[in-house]
Amino acid sequence: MDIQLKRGLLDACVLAAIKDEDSYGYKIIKDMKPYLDMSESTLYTILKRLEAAKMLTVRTAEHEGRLRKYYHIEEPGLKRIEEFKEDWKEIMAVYRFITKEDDPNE
Amino acid sequence: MDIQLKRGLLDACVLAAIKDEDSYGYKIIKDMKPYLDMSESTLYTILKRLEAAKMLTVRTAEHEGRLRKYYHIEEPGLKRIEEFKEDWKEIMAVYRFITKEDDPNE
DNA sequence: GCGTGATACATCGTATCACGAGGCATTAAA
DNA sequence: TTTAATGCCTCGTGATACGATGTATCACGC
Repeated sequence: MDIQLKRGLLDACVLAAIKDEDSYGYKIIKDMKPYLDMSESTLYTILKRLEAAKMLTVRTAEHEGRLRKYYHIEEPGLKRIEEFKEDWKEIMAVYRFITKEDDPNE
Repeated sequence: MDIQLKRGLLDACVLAAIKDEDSYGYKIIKDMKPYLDMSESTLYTILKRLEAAKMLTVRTAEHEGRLRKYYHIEEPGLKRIEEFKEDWKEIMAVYRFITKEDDPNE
């Protein structure tokens, strides 16, 4: 799959993965795997970025002797997902331009 | 609009713009404008890249005293558009993961 | 004749960012 | 005791979109 095509989905995808329930890095990757293959280094980079942007908060917890960092989505993160949905309308318009397919709804 | 989201569309979009008829830089930008705002520097970078990848060929012509470089799509370019369409199926699966929308077809 | 905007091309430097390669530690299975 | 799974992290590199900037022609208004 074209890397460039994935780029725009990554942030929103990570946020979606923790939207309904707090999760941690290792699990997020496994949950996304069927849809999107993301390397660990990429995920942790993104998690740092989203934290810096206040879109999520982190809580460290011990689980069976191993460290886990649980990520919790915050208001700006939810807003980010909504913005993604808005942007998607424009993306679909571009998609139609590329594929020359007509949209009966517009 | 999120820049990252646009990235994967750029190459395919430029190829689509010259698919039916040879075109030149300035016109390509104007044609895409309603769908996608691309800066000139970005376009010329992309055209160079696509040329290097043999996806298109260039022909220089003079038009009313001004230079014009017409771009013509080649077989690999057409193939690239088809690959884009294939990739899009995966992209839509990711989109559904993000928006939690169910697809009745799968 | 002179400025301005449209037409048309190009280059360079910068910032962003995904990812591979590596590293560290624990637990369980082989 | 080696391997795989779990769980985290950093660093360097390459790709790349874009703003800034530059060059040149033509048409138009003043």
